[in-house]
Amino acid sequence: MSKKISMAVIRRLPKYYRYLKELMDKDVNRISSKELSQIIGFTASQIRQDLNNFGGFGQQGYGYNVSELYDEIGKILGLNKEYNTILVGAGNLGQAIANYSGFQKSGFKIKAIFDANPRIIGLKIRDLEVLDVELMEEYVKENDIKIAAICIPKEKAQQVADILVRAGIKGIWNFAPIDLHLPDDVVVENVHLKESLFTLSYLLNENEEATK
Amino acid sequence: MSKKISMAVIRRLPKYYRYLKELMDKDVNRISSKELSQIIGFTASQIRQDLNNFGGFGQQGYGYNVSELYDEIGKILGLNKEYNTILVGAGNLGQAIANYSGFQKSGFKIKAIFDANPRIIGLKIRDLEVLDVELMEEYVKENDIKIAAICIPKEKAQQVADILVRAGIKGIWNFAPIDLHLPDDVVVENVHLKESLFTLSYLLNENEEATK
DNA sequence: TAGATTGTTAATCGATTAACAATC
DNA sequence: TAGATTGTTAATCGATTAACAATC
Repeated sequence: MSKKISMAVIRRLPKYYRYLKELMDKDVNRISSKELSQIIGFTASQIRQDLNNFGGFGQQGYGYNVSELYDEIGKILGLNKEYNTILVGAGNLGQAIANYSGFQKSGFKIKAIFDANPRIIGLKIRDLEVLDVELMEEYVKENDIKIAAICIPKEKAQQVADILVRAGIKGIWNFAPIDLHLPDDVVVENVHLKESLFTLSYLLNENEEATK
Repeated sequence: MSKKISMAVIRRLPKYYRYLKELMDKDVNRISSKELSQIIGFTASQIRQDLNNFGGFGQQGYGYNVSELYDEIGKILGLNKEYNTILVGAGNLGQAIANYSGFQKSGFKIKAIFDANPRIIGLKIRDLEVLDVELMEEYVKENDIKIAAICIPKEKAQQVADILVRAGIKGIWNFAPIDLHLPDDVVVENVHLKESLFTLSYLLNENEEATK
């Protein structure tokens, strides 16, 4: 088995991907780790180390081919694949997620939307009618659903996650403010907005102290 | 000046805060670092190290008083204060943010909402009418606005940030998929949803490989 | 070929974990 | 007092940075 990649490296990959896209849009087709370091803010050394976890994408004396590297990182991130996705919880945040076309474009196809609230069930979001969450387990089993985005109250999140796992889901994008307990073969990525805001609050205070 | 706290520690604080709240809700009023480590998933040693960055909140032979520690961490995070906040960009995501009462409860009071789109300007969200973004700079200056949440397209994000900085904002909660360039006395916390989703995608693929 | 820049090893730095004396 | 658990120092581990030989 290949060497385990650290989370620190993994979380930098999408940022490389984003900056490389920008360079492509500017018709830059070649970049050195030093140049990239100046625009992305990591050290050149770190950039080379990061990339070499996955392969030798550069060329001595030349640097990296931008579009080639972009494609390679896309593949490493699995963005060349498509994933059948569902959304659970169609409140304000859920609707925002469903309406953002960027996710669909990146290969995360929302196939169905579920909610428990009778006032939301039946609502049309994009071209999808919100379904009763009671139908979720069956739907996931029968439609090869790989990912679920869950935007529901924390009280229900673990219970819904358990059902999803039972139905064969492989990844959960969790917006509920709770740490889910899941088997090892199911991955989770949390978006804890409140924690993010609290971090901002801390930094704000720290900065105030510093400038006193 | 006191020792610089690392981002790793800072990002754990909101999680301590969340778990301590849960313990309070369960009427647990005393906890040892060992017990806490079992429910939160950090080592007991790390918990003690983290907390001792800010003070000796525990007592030998006893552990920590839950509600006391909760309050202390709240203070460290600056959650005992209130911040006048504005929201810029009232699209799907912006509306979701505006409608989430949890932020208001934590002291981040949304005083005004701005957008550039004539079809959104005038719309009512909660009890606030969406204002023309042209009015933003003046509003921030005159109403002691400290924080702005920005949920706008990446093309406009830096420009809006520059105006906000000029108007005296101190913190930006940035949902636009871009790294803002800001002066040192303005703090930023990014919520890059696409990067989060891409991370999930990576983990999903990595997991598939592992189970092959 | 000479110059540039990678890939990779070694050195440094910082964060986490372990250990234990202090003390409630 | 004896037992429990902190606060804190020391040891370990892992991530970042520096250096440089390899090579385009």
